[in-house]
Amino acid sequence: GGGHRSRSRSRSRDRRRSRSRGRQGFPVRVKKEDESSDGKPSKVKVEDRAPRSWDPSKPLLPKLAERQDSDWAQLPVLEYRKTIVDMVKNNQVIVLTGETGSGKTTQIPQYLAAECGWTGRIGVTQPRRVAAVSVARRVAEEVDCECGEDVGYAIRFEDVTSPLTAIKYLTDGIMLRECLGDRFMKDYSVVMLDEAHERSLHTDVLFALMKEVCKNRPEFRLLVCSATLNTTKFSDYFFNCPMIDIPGRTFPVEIQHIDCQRYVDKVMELVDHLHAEQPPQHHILVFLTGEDEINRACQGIHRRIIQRQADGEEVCAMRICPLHASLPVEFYQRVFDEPPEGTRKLVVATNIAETSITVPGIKFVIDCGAVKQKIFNAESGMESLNIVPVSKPAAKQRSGRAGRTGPGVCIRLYSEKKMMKEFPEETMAEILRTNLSSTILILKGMEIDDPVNFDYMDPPDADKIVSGLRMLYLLGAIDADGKMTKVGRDMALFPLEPSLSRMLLASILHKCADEMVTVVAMLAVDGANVFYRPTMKEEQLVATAARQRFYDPEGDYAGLLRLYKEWEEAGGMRRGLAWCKTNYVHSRAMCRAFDVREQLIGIMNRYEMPVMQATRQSLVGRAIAESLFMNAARRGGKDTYETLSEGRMVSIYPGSLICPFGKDDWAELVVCLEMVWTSTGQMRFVCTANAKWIMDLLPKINTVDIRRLCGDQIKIKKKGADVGSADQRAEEAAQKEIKKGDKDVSDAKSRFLERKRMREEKLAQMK
DNA sequence: CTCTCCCT
Repeated sequence: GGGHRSRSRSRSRDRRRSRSRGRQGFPVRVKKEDESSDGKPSKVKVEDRAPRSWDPSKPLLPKLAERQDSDWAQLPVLEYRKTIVDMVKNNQVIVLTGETGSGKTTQIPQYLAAECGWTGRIGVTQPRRVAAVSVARRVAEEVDCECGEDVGYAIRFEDVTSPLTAIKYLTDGIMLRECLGDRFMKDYSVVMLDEAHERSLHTDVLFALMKEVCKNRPEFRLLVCSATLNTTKFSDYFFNCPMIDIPGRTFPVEIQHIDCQRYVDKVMELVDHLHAEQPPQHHILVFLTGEDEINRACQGIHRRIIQRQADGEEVCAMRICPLHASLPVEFYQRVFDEPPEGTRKLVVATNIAETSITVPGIKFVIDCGAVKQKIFNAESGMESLNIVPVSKPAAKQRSGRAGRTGPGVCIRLYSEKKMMKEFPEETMAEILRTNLSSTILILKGMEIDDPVNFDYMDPPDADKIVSGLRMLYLLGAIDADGKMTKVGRDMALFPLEPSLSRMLLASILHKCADEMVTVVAMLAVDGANVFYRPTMKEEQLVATAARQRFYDPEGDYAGLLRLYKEWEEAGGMRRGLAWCKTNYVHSRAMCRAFDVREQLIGIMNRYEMPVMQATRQSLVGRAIAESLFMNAARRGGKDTYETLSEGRMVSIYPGSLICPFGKDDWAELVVCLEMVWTSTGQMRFVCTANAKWIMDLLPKINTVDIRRLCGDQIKIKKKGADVGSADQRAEEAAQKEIKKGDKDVSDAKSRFLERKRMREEKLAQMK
């Protein structure tokens, strides 16, 4: 799929969800029938139409049953229509493999709706929001209905479905949340898990949940769709189900391998060469691993073209488009637009162009063969970003991008031998690489208590599961025996990481939820990255100065709060764009934070959790410190810290907004949201803590009994935390804080505030 | 002295 991220059209979805709770104490989504599905008045009023009388003897969408063969979209999959329908009728699960362009995602649900009588919907999951929306719109057009009637979609913030909806496209994350309300998915007769080969975290969890549904509902049907390769693995996992392969419709791509050491340099050389030799309508797409490489390549290529022009050569114009997720939205459009006659388009992208964004008119693909991958290390509790070889299917996917509109060429910057030997056969499933606390909490929410013996297609390492359980225990979501607590149940209500849910709940007790919900919303949209870094060196200085206005010794939360408030005062959702530009802040991130904030407040209102404004800001800091005490660290050297739990040396993430009160006057004790391993351990989202706030909580770190947490399900080789030391380190930190004296700190604080006031006055005078 | 990419 391709296209743009669409802005959400409605932000009040939560209001119309039912207040009732399901059996397990979780919300059941019930939409009132008198309301349109997308928040706007729909052209066909739902109440004017007879409610669907689900009749197993009649097709799900009778109007499709009248279609002639020539009425169907002429795609490769059409040839298999009867075969597929028969297979689904006769088998509970089938695995479908099909390359891009086969039409399986759009056509198969229609085939089933035309011929099969069922009592529930057909649900089709997608790993990406844009794909769910664009596919649903296209299918609605083919079915000749308004999107939200016979065909609809559901993504976060946008539920464009009605009780009539027979074919529903949804993100895998939404499907997982729906499972939390009803484990047996009784709303659906058929579920199709699309893009299964991508092995996204949510799809992997759904694999196991859908197997359970199959065992409990004989009439239920499951389709698992994957690009080719490794399909027997899917079939083996799904009860040895039958498989079918559908050919795609793409153009041939010629593959060339060039072995090289420094691929960024090679990219510059190759693009320069192609640009001189090839006609300008042959556009080029380059895959690199990150922003740095992309900027370097773009600048190098630009220099070479200038050089050729200076040498008096006749070279055509080139439009150079860097493409990665942290670019502001305006840049994306340049990627889709066809440049003027005689101008070549060059797109230098991360793997965002592998699946999420389809660039039209590409003749040449240059693939560096590497990708940045986030890996969670359970032993250190840190995650890191590593550059690793792409998988063989991913390399194929990249080369395929050259054959969308005509025959193409893919130049791979690695030898064939290296590919065969070093590239993995499949992309490592996300569930094997990620922090599992969130997943385990969802499972516990479904009364699946044993995350160790869960039916994973690829079981994660035991130490990762243990690490997730330990985190949940320290957050108070589960008790010492691994049973979900009241706090855990409340945490699972929020579409957030467990640590963020915990902060929100803590803020309710400290009567500062109005502030915390802003902080949490900012963090939920990649809070560390709301600032935009320009490419040009001089501009970077301006950007840094703009960011410094939000520095605050209390911690990142205080800076983020000021940032959000300023944005709102500057016009927020509707008129905040100019403010974002001058402050080098991502407008996209801010708007998303607004949406998340609204959604969270909606949930809190529904469960009658008081959203109060803090009488003083430090209450927010206290709620954060109490939630994240397991990530506390005391000051070690000048600006280094030592974790209380394990005595590990860490530093503050350079993009943090925390700052010392005075020169060198760094906080003695801090907590952070997460630790990231780069060249050193780094704390992200840092908050100043008072030793008194967390003293009583710290001993809990040493009470973790892994065997009990797992319900004796696991053989543990890992030793517990260094017993006793956490308390001792905390005690020392507290002593140091006391010795330093409250007076010194408060003096420094008032000096800081005075300086800040002066700066702001000066700024106000300038305006 | 830092930022692959998705998603509730």
